[in-house]
Amino acid sequence: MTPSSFRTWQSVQAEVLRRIHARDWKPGDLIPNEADLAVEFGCARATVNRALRAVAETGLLDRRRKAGTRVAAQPVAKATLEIAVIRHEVEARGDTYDHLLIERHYLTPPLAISGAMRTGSTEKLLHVRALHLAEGAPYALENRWINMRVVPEAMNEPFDRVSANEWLLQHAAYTHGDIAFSAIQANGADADSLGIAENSAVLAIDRLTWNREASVTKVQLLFTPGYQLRTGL
Amino acid sequence: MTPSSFRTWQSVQAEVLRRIHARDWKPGDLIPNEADLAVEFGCARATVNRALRAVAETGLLDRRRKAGTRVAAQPVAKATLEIAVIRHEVEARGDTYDHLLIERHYLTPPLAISGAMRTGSTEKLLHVRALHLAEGAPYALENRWINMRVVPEAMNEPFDRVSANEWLLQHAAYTHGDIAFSAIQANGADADSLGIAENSAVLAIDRLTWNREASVTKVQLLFTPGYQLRTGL
DNA sequence: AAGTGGTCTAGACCACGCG
DNA sequence: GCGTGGTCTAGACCACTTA
Repeated sequence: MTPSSFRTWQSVQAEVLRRIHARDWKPGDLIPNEADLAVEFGCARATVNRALRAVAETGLLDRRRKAGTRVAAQPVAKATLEIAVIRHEVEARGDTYDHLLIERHYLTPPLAISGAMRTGSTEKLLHVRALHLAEGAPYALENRWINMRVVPEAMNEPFDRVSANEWLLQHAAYTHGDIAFSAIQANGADADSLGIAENSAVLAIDRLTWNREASVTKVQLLFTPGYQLRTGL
Repeated sequence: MTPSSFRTWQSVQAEVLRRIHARDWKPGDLIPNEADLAVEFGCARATVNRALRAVAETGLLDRRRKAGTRVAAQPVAKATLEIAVIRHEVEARGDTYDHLLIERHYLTPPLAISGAMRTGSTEKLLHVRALHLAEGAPYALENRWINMRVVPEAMNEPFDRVSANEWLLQHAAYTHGDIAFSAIQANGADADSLGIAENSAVLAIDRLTWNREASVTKVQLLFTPGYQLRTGL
């Protein structure tokens, strides 16, 4: 058994993936421990650790102390979606970007909003509706509520030139948040803004972000029909 | 300056995140290099490296050799969706799972399919349509094409008890793939299978997986209205 | 009790890419 | 050219978990 020279963690990772794909190591199998693999590969255990950890992050390996490392029986595919500023998303496609503020009000939100954002039921929030355009055509409709207690500077922002989408990313950090993807039928007002038929199926992205215990902003983005969110596996 | 004792990479990461959220380090700022931070934190450079790498993976830091590490000006949110076997997804919600095979044929696919899968235009593929149920109610409709040149064993699988969704994960490894999320209006047949009104908005997940140069399977999942794909940020 | 992965260290060399 | 992050090493100790 000549210790083949796998000197980088990437090459170790590639060899591990090769063995999984070639079914040398089958789903459910226990694979050798790090120390043994390090000897076999002719590298330090830390290098093997780095490689196995990377593969485990993709869901192809299950690792547990003492129990060892197993090939996942039913790997959970992990699709990472990169949600960028919409302007960048549009420009990355080579399209010209434009932004149109539809309305901007400071008012008491519906209970569904104040409830989700955990703001007082009578507390006013900044409400912004805006349209993002690609090549002059509607691309996405943004419907946003901003917690002025957390981002008071937003009160002075018109959001006509720079979108709330973009301004908030630079001026309001968040510690965590939730995001949900769903399909909904566009209602009259939304369909009108997007220039589509009422009840058309549109992809909706709902985000709610927090800074510690306080909600920062709640936003819904509706994308024009045909829009696809893509990524690799 | 007493080197506060940050002994684990997680604690270093927490401190780095704290400084970003507290805007000690603002968007666009260059932060100290690893060696300096290691001295300040009283730990090894490798520990700082591990922490900064983890933060960079979330998109909050941009790291480049020689140029150093900067706080991202416009962080790209990364949402990782875990696409599990549908049975597990349903059971994880505490619901009972059932599976209903609708049809299973070995036939020449439409050109759109053979084109995407890069199979010969006259080459037959296995086509499977099936319904996944939660608590007896339709949950998702699966429409799948399987490359028999890559997974010939599938020919002997009835897919009536074990879904193609589940069987393939155990018996056909893939090296890479694409996934797309979109909103579409259910056509007559699909709406019928799902027990919903025609033209209802449904969330569609389209996946195409490959084993090296050969396509393994192409599948579309249509989820009943109201379904949300959720994750944290 | 013991085996496994998880992590830290101190030092070293390297590759990239600004200036 | 040279500073920065990227990585490898050898050794060590620890934490968790299972047998």
